[in-house]
Amino acid sequence: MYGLIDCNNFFVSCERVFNPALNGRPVVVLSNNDGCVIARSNEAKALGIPMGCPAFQIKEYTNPRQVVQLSARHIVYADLSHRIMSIMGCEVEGLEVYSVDEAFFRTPYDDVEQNHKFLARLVKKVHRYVGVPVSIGFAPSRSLAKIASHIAKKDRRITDGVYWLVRPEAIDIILRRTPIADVWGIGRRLAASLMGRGIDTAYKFAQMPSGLVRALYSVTAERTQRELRGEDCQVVNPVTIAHRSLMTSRTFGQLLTDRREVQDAIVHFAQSTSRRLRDEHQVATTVMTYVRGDHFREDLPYYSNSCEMRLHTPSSSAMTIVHYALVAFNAIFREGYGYRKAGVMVSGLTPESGVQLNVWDTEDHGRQRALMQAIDGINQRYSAHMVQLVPETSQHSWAPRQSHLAPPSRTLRIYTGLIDYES
DNA sequence: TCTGGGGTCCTAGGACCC
DNA sequence: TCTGGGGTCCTAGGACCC
Repeated sequence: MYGLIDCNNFFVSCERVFNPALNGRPVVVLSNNDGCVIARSNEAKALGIPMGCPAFQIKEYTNPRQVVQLSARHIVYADLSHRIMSIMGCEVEGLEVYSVDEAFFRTPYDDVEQNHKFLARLVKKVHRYVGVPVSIGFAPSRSLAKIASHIAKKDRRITDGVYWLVRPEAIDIILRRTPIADVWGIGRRLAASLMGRGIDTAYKFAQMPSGLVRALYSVTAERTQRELRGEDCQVVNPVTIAHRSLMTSRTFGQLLTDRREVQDAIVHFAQSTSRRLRDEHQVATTVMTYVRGDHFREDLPYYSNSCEMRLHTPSSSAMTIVHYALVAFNAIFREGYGYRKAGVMVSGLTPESGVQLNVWDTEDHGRQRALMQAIDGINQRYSAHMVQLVPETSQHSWAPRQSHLAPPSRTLRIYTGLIDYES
């Protein structure tokens, strides 16, 4: 059987770890640029503030001053996530970290009651060690475990944070109550189409002839259907498996028209992407740069474009990635437009150990690698920006707004040790 | 005034091959 | 007038996820 551990209101819960005064209050965490709501406390949910709500629309639901709004601190969330996943990794087999706040795993026992007891203890342990409340669901398939974990989270009668869906009769009852749009893998498009056919619950979807689902939609939809029937066939690509592509992109804090300012952002994104590539010991075969105007400004001409460059030899060197990102940038940048967002993506990733050198390639890859290692070492030891290969201007005119940052928590003593977030 | 970022997989269609 | 069949690979775009 599969279990799913899911952190409750994760980003808000993380903020509460550092500031218990937030407990019991409506709290939302805002995306980059303080743009949209990306996490809500139960109190904020009760006020009707929807997920993804633009921050300036909060006033449509309640007096915005009643709501604590916080700029996201993803480094902090990643750290707490790592702690939770480490605990889980020690306790269960086959942990598949699916996202920053979720992981699937194999339940340790055949017996349902034994699993339940074990997992309830685990929920308590994670809360005690990390301070983040979690819920666990378990079932014969991942999709059903997902539904079970939602119930564990939402139903207040479930006090130990664990819910299981195992008996066929119980699964039927729950699926009849599950709206089709709530099923994992059924998005807006598919839900609308299914509703049009009168399929409005997970149960009705599970009862459809498989051939029909396959013919009307896709193999993905068919897999989802089989999962609801308790068959294990969802292909999960846990983040522990190497990435196939990496991207760094930002919406700028303001509209930029100056070429140098946008270019500065591109250099920054390319360096950051190459750094992540090296952290993963992977190399890229293509580098893509894209730029975009502001599609909310109907009074301005809109322009967006992207350009992909193929590398002679796969690389993770900042010099190479920045170089190609800039070549691509120069190919797509147009004067006379305003730019609101840009990004650099690398793809065609392969392990760095297997790189084949191109005969025509004259670059000295050995020396580049040694240089990058030295720079990464210094930056790791001192500060992330101690040594930079390509100078960036000191004013990041593209920098996103973050006006609701919580005060830095100097140190936090937690059961397992000391975290220092100052850097 | 203000609207995120980072991923994966699937499919259709074109290019190309024999 | 006649103008096959089948396969692979690549890419762009769509749908979905958190």
